Amino acid sequence: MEEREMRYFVAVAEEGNIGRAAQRLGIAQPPLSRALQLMERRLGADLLVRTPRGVELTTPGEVFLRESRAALDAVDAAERRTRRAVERPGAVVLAVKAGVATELLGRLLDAHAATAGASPVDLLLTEFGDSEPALRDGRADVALLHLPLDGAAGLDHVVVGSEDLVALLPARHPLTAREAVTLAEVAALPDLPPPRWRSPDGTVPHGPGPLVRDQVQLAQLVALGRTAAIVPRSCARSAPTLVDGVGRGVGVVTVMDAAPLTVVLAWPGHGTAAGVRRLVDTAVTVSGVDA
Amino acid sequence: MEEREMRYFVAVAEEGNIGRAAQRLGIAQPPLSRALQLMERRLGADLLVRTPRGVELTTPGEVFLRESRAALDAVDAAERRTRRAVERPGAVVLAVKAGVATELLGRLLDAHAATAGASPVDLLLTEFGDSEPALRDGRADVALLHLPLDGAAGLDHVVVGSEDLVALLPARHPLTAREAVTLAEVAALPDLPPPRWRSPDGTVPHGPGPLVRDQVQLAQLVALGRTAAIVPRSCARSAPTLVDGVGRGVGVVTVMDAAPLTVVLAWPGHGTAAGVRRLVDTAVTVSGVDA
DNA sequence: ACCGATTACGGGTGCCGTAATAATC
DNA sequence: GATTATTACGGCACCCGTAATCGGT
Repeated sequence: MEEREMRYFVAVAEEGNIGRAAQRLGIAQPPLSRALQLMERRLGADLLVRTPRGVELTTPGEVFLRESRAALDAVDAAERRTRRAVERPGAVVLAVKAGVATELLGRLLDAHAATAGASPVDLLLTEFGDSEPALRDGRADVALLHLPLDGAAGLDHVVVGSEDLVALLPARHPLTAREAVTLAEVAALPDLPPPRWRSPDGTVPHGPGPLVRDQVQLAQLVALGRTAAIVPRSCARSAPTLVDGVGRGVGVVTVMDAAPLTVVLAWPGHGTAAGVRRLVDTAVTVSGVDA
Repeated sequence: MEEREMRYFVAVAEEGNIGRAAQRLGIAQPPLSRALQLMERRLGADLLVRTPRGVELTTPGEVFLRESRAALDAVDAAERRTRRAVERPGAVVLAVKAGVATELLGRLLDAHAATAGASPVDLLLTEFGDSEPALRDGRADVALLHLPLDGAAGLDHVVVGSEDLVALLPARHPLTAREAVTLAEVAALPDLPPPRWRSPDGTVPHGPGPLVRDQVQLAQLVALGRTAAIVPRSCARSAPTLVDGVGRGVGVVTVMDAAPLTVVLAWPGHGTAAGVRRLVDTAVTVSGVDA
């Protein structure tokens, strides 16, 4: 089972159709079809069931898809991290979702910079759910994330802080006059349905709310009275200023009954580089908490 | 950077010598030498420094070695887990170091077997430090391990119990008359130096103690008055019976000042199969503790 | 009859092995 | 001079693409 075959299989599994997968891979169907058959013959079992409409995964196929993705990420990570070691020796890439835990991040970076022999830290600003994948495929070495980690992540982490949740509401909405609101109150606003985010796997949930890609869109939609959202407080801080020019505003109200989010510094556990270790050590001393 | 090249590079890094690596890989030196050069040209940096005696790693080379090992493990894991999914559908392989946490393991397996629709659990008995590698390269899906995990493992885990440490001493040694001993007392026995285990990476620590491979050897060496060892209590239970035929005996004494070992059920975090989830859930309910 | 997948066949890339060369102790 | 790594060259395997065939709706 070699790398090329795994890339082929993942493409086929994702497209559900050999022809489209071949197109995506930039090859013709026949070699792809043959490669799949060869893999199945070697395994002695089918990975795909051929339907008139395309292909579907068997149970072993699902296992192979999951494992192949992990393996291909690891392969890509090897090349990326090596290239980075060449181009920026000793540097550590820290992935952060834009706007999250800003002050915490600032403290961490300051403390790290004050460390003797501190390695340079490059920031990778990721969109929505992309910090964890970045860690896995080697674009980043360490990341600031919220618990819980998506899907039993297999990442080592230390807790570095927590932050509570707030509701973003149109500025003139009655609830903005309140000191605090509950999750239920926000959810019970039929004319302000919750926004929908694109999942990491590309699917989008159904619902009446607007589809948003980033914080700016969200802030604008809130200001325009199209949605209300629950976000970490550090994200809310920038929201009102983002829409200054719109002429309307965003109200920020504390959510009283939501458990605070735990912020962690996470990294792929296998064989950790010295630079990451030092950054983690700094984070532990800064936060005063440990894993 | 493809899989074949990574295997080449790992072999060279481990052998420290292109010729020997080629031999181990079953190819001739020239293609290996060329493959390495090609990789270095693509990266635009040296991975190896050529010495008259062989080769040594550069800093990027060390990064690439670490990442390549992880990637190759993941690639191997993909094939192994898929094959297992074909040959034993639904089965979960649990890795255990022979003799560890026996009663805990028994309770876990019994409880799991009593679960409705329980998947079959195959046991993989590993030697010394091999449970974690087995998890990484796909020989196992889940493992019983002691904390701390070796080298920031990147494994998810739940705590399932703990066990204290005991000293194994020759049966007629004066200390065996005691109710309990301290670590310092056992370490201070010059004629009973601690045994040396082969590390997972193949190196062996220096010291006066005998080199042991497994529990049987250890028990025999203790019975013969050549060493004294600190082991988890569950390992000690079998030791006296292992050397029954030797004519001498092994004494087991509680170590009072050693922190109990935490026993965890661990699994590779990325994309966990349903069977593993169910086993973990069972473990959580059995132990009544969580991560 | 169309879409999707598979078999058949020819061409080319690229990897490997043997042999010869260079460099260092 | 022995060991180790590199260059030169020829052969072969493997993979791909085009074209034709099979199967189902």
